[in-house]
Amino acid sequence: MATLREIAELASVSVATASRVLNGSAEKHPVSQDVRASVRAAADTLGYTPSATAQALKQQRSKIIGVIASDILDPYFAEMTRGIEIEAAKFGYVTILANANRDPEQERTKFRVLREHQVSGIVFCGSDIEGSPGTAQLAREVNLAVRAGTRVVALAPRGFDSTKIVIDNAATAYELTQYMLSLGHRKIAFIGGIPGLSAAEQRIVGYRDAMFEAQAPAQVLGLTGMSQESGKRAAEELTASTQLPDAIVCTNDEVAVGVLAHLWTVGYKIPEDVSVAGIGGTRGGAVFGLTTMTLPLVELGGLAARYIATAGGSSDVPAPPSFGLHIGSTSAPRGQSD
Amino acid sequence: MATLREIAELASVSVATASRVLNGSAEKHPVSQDVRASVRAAADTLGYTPSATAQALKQQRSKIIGVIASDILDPYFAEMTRGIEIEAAKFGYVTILANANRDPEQERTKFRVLREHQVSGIVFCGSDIEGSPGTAQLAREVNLAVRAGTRVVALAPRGFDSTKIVIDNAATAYELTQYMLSLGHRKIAFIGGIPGLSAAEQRIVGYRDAMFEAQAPAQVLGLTGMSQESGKRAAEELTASTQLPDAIVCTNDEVAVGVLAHLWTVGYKIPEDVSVAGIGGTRGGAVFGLTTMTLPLVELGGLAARYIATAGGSSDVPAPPSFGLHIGSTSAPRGQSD
DNA sequence: CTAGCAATGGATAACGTTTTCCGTTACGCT
DNA sequence: AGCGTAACGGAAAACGTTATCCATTGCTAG
Repeated sequence: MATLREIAELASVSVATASRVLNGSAEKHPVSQDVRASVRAAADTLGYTPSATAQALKQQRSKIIGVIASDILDPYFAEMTRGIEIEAAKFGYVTILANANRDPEQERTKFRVLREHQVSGIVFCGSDIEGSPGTAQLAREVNLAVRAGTRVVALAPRGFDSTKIVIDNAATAYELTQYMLSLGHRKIAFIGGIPGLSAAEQRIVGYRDAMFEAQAPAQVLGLTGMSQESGKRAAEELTASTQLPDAIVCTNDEVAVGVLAHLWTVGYKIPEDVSVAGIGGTRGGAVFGLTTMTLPLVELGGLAARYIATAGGSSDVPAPPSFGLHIGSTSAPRGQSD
Repeated sequence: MATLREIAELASVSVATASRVLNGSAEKHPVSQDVRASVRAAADTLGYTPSATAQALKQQRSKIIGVIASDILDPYFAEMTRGIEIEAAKFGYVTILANANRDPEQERTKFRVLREHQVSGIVFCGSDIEGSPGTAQLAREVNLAVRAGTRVVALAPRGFDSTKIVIDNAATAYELTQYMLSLGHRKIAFIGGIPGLSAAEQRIVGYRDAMFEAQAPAQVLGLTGMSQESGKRAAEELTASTQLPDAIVCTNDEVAVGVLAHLWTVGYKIPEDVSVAGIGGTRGGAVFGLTTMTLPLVELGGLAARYIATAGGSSDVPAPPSFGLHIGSTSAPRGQSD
């Protein structure tokens, strides 16, 4: 690893000049063409790689964005982190990924580690799990950090004082349910969620609202998880009961895929026997023609990254882009026309 | 961010002592109990957070592991990166995640950026795409870095001189195909792959070998991709032809799920009409009861992380753990007993 | 003719650590 | 008594950058 000093020596200029040529500030402080050329030549022959570490130390900010994801294996969060990474790269930033495994305790330790690395900002992908012991503690720590100047942005409803970029979770479920109702379904069940997980709870609220307005009987199943497995289990429960609903709205695509998997293996036809829908619009549901509420996950991640990279330059808190319905295979209730 | 100097001042000791107390080397150079206590107290009241940046600069190595993943949305790589992160955390390391989007060009730029950040080592998740213009260039650059002392480990067959931790891809497909043959299937098709992607090509080799030995007719479809969508497309092609094979072996679980999705929507019964198997053992196939060759992805990632974190301390190049068959829903060919 | 300014380059002090090199003591041996 | 040595503590030099001051030159405006 050649250093700036070696370059300077070879080009017989000062390190200051070498720095100016190689790392940007040549406009603020002009350097003649000749010198530039010789410095660049020296850098080339020595194979200079700037030390991001030293730069970070000097400038008191590394070009690193810390990301704390609830569950990196969930396509929902994977998409978000991808969005963050792509946008971050455009600004010359890099992302440190920390997986919290849906555990507030881990979020806290990762948060601390990220701060040690002097990251420019920290993005939380995933919302609160209320009631969990670590949650309050985490909130306290984050608030302290925010007040101390650390840039934090949450990509989900969060109980701390950071910038938040959130879509209206209740609305997603509300609209999706309304769509199902508009097809003529009355018996619509809702599946999925984790107790205390605000995003999931909001979706249930949206579902209930839509059902209430339509004077249709609400049936909420679960709070048993957000995974494919949990969806499958819930579906088993559902098929064990006397009669299947006309349609099933799931808290996310993962759960929906799990539901699909069970119904399929049991022998039901989708969507003839029952319509299934998810929320998220992740790649996971694509091949199944899943009806889903498409969320701008990549864009959301991108906004967070941009917010941190530009130090909130342009608009202070960006407005989240909106979501849209992706209509896959759904059908009207049995007996009606498709 | 309180610094060591402030702590030292408050505790009225030297920074050297503060450093010794707070960051480890108290065994090498003893510090009395009293002083330790007062330093720790000072650190507590001031809320000291060590600057990983400064430490990295001083010690010439950051406790960061760089990860370059081919495609972070593919559960295969997601599992690996998760394994890396978990193990890295145990050693106090953190991982910088860079997504290459299956593009050698991007791998190269990310590799460079990672090096700028003085990472302790770099892990490549994903194998070569031969013939691609960037590949040779990347190899040259990586080899140079390796020779210069950068720790690089590849979690897949790679055309450069790094440490490699690879499972025998051909063997996975070979054993899986043999299993299918052992069930009595003769017409077994193979689906999936990307031209030039060595891991995928190895699997085809394994499949062909097994079929050849059994004197069964091989039918390889695709080299059209590794995604669910590509699996679906290939399955469409398959169902369009006159007759379906008895079984389908897919290059990975993603493709298998895509195949499943198509066969299902078209109305086939799995595994009664046709058996489908994948390779990877990722969570994606779990709810579908997919038969798959389970690969120790998390462990593989862990090994890579440990190798870098311990600077190859114990065993120089760890041997990869082996894989195993996960039997989901498969059946004997039609007409035979299950 | 000279003050003043743009253009160009260099010295050097940080940034927050770690670590090597030196003092002190105090103690156990010969 | 003399001395090696362990236990402790501090001073200060790095690590590779960037940024702030200065110094020099060559102009142009007054």
